[in-house]
Amino acid sequence: MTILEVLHTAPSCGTCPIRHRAVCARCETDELAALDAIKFYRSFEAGQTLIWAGDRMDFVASVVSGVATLTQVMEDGRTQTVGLLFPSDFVGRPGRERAPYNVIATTDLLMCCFRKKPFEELMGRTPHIGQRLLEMTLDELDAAREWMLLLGRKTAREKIASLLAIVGRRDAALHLRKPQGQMVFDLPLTREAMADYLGLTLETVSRQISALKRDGVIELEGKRHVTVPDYNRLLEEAGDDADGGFFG
Amino acid sequence: MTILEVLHTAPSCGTCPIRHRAVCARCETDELAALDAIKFYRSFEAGQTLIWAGDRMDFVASVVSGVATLTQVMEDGRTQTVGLLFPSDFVGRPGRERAPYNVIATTDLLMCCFRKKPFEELMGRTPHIGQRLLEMTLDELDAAREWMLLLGRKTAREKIASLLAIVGRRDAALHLRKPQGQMVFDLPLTREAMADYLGLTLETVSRQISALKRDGVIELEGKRHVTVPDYNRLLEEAGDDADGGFFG
DNA sequence: GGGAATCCTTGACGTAGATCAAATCCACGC
DNA sequence: GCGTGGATTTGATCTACGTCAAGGATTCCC
Repeated sequence: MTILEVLHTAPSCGTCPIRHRAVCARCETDELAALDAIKFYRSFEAGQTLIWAGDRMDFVASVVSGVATLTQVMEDGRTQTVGLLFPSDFVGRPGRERAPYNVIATTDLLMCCFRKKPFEELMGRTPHIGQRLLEMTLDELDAAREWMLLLGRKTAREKIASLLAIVGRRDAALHLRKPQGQMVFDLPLTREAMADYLGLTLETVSRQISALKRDGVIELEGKRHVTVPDYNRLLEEAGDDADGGFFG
Repeated sequence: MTILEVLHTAPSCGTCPIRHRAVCARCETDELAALDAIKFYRSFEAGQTLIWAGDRMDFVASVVSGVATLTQVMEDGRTQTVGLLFPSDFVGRPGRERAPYNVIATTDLLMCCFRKKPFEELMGRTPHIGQRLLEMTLDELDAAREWMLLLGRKTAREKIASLLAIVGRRDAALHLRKPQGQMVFDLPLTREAMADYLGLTLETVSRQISALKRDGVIELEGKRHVTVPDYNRLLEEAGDDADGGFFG
């Protein structure tokens, strides 16, 4: 996907030249100019670790295109991914010195970064940036708690279905709607990265994907390209008592 | 524990008559008066459900004394606790209509509640309340992500040790320090509530507690009263590469 | 085209923790 | 003191998922 596509499809704020829903949905023109003055872009390749846990972070950033993970590693190597970052998602905590997690690009990735010090000053002058950050953080907290239910109580099959549903939903938001609850997308994660996010092994991930394919819940073309013929069926498999409200 | 003890030991803001770290650490006297005007207390018994997921919530609140859980339940009854609330913790999201989780008192509980509408208005006039809320939410997000590592990758024994370490740390903050890394506290949770928080069954919880006792990591008096002779040993069992920095 | 590096799939088998089923403990009311 | 009911412990067995191992598929580079 090109940057232009993101600019075209991401939720935008009208006047903002970079259109970060993250920070500028309610920005005035002069605030946008201030943001522009402290921003810079960085791009990364799939597989690259952008930030190591414990690193000093002198910027905050939002994802322009691509997907990244937030990952924790125990001393003995056990790995758990604690967050997925899609375009428009925000990384970094104002007021924090050091990164708490590894941030890893799982696809080619473009980030829009803001130097932390001036960003914090701008926050001080511009209350709605802080408000927006609070909203986003609360949303992330909800997502983390939903994932806790998945990690603690769902079966391997339900976990895979849940992940596919979420990736599809986030990805499809960037594309035109397909007819009749159908959904088509590319998995932005390797089997191993999926396993680390779901608290499984990559073998179990592979087996369950094969099973969902055998049962007609999904279709696969290659290893990454997924077609979901019936999104509601997928949600049932995910064990969500949730809405299913994506395709109304 | 009495309310007076909480008032005495909880982080306080000096001038605040109710001493909620949650909302008033930086409040001016007139702001405290405004908070006082919209607050009311509610008390609950152990086991009571304060709020059902989906209920309309017309207040936000902070815990004065006791412990509560935030719990998600799937259609088929599988249950996952996604948060533990100790004294000074905050519940409720400004700008949200309905509760996303069941809130259950696991001990007798006293809450200090603020009517939501006026609380939001006060937030609008008083930026540091929003800032404080952002900080607290970010802390909760960190805690949720640490718990994701636990749920996804830790063994049953490590899960139990982690829970004991956290409960001990929170509880001990309210009491005088014991000599030489020793720690004494009462578990505020039944075995079943522990299981729901750890993604285990109550039988496994019971077995692992017995094992930790047999191995001398903890001592038990009755079912609830725990003595940890060596906190660092407990942290090792928890598999945390963390500091261990509670008893410096 | 070949080989080699990744990534993925599939099979055989082992095990941590779940499930099912009794006890046992303990607080509380009478 | 005595029964009653919930909470907990413990044992026996089962199973979903992990572990180990052996191929495929795809891409990239020479």
